[in-house]
Amino acid sequence: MAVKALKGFKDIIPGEVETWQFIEHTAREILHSFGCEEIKVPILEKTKLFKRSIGETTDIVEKEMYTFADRNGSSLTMRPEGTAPVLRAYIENSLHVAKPICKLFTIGPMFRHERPQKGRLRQFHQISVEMLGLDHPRQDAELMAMAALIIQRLGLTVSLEINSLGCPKCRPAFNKALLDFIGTIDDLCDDCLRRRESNPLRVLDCKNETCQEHYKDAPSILDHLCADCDSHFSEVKKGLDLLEVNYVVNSFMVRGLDYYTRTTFELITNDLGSQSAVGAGGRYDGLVKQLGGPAVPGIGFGMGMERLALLLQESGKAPQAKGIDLFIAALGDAAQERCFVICQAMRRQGLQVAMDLQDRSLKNQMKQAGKAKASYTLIMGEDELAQNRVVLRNMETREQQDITFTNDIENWCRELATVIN
RNA sequence: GUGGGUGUAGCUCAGUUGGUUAGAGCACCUGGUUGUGGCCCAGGAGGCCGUGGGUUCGAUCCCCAUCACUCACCCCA
Repeated sequence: MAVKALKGFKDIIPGEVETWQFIEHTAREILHSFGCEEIKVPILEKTKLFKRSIGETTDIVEKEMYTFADRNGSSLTMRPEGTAPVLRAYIENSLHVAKPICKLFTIGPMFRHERPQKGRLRQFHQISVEMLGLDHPRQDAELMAMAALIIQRLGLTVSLEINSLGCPKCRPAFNKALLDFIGTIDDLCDDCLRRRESNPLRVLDCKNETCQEHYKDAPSILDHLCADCDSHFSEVKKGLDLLEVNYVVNSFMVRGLDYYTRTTFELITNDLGSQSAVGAGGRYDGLVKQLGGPAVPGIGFGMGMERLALLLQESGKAPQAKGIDLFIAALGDAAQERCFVICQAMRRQGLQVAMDLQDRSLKNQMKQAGKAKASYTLIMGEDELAQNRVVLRNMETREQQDITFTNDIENWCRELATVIN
């Protein structure tokens, strides 16, 4: 029995990888246009980094992390999200000194030991963006506008839901009001009973219908924001309006990580089964300091690349593999030998070139050229070889022309390359 | 961690009320065209019918177990 990949770990094979390249390319372009700079950070970190940032009692930390002992016994964890490692790097390299306002992004794999399902893997990939050093509400609006623009540029449609979770000043009061309210309900579902203890905010997210019926009257976090948070949220909404970004306020939206403050948001689709969020994020004003860095505010988000790729594929908007520039069909050993050299010289000209090395029939080689979606095919058989010429066939128009061959291969190929381009 | 569904060719799937050589489409190879791709036609190759056990004269089919995949819950990008 051959060895197979781990559960929840997937290969991205030729034919699929073009979609991923399209996503990355598009995202990078837009991120750069907003002044975001790419950073590459390790996949392995000390476990305590994630415990401190994500929260000791979150599901991610409690039961989903790939955590194991290193050979020297220290506890390591494969990153379950991108924010903590990027902030760690930001602090460790004192990036705030040169850039008081620092916009960073990273693209790569994350790991969570969950049961795989549609749009959810154990190794999954995120575009993770962090904007540090500014708590201006327009920064929030700009960040969300940027996320929306990436989606839009990919040709996809999602809706933006926003909320504010308040700050350490106003959240306790809301927590109490919420707990008091929940106390008045006597038929909570089992999940909500559990959530009441672990993270009361989450009950609002329950999918149970009878629970949702109760929560219609639940106190809203938005009614309990302190003056500062309230005005911040208003300014965020105004910023989105100014940039003409559509959104809906969803006061029930809660995030799974403990570090969020004030603005949170999700990019939602209905086309992915139960995994409706293709991107999500929020503000985390206390996090950098909590991780031992300067007291700078921050806001960020993660986008799930698997989910973007699925949406592109299912909507037929995934890019196709593009064809090569030239296929070389040579017949007979002498022509094969000459073409072997031409092939390499054409590649030096920067073209994508393929040739058959198995001396197959012309018919077969033409078939290969067709399959490779070659723009042109260069044909050299015994006749052409003897007469010092080649046949160049335009595969789309089927027009063929004779081209005289000269022994100055480098120059000859340069000429040929201009014909092809 | 919990529940449902599905395992037959590289892929997507038929099928056998339990019976001798298990099928199709796509993809692949060869030929029809002694040197010209896509369309068409013909042929070919490719299967321990997920694995182990049970029932039976006989199991790909029925039963049990197991593994894998998948969808959903939980949670989350």
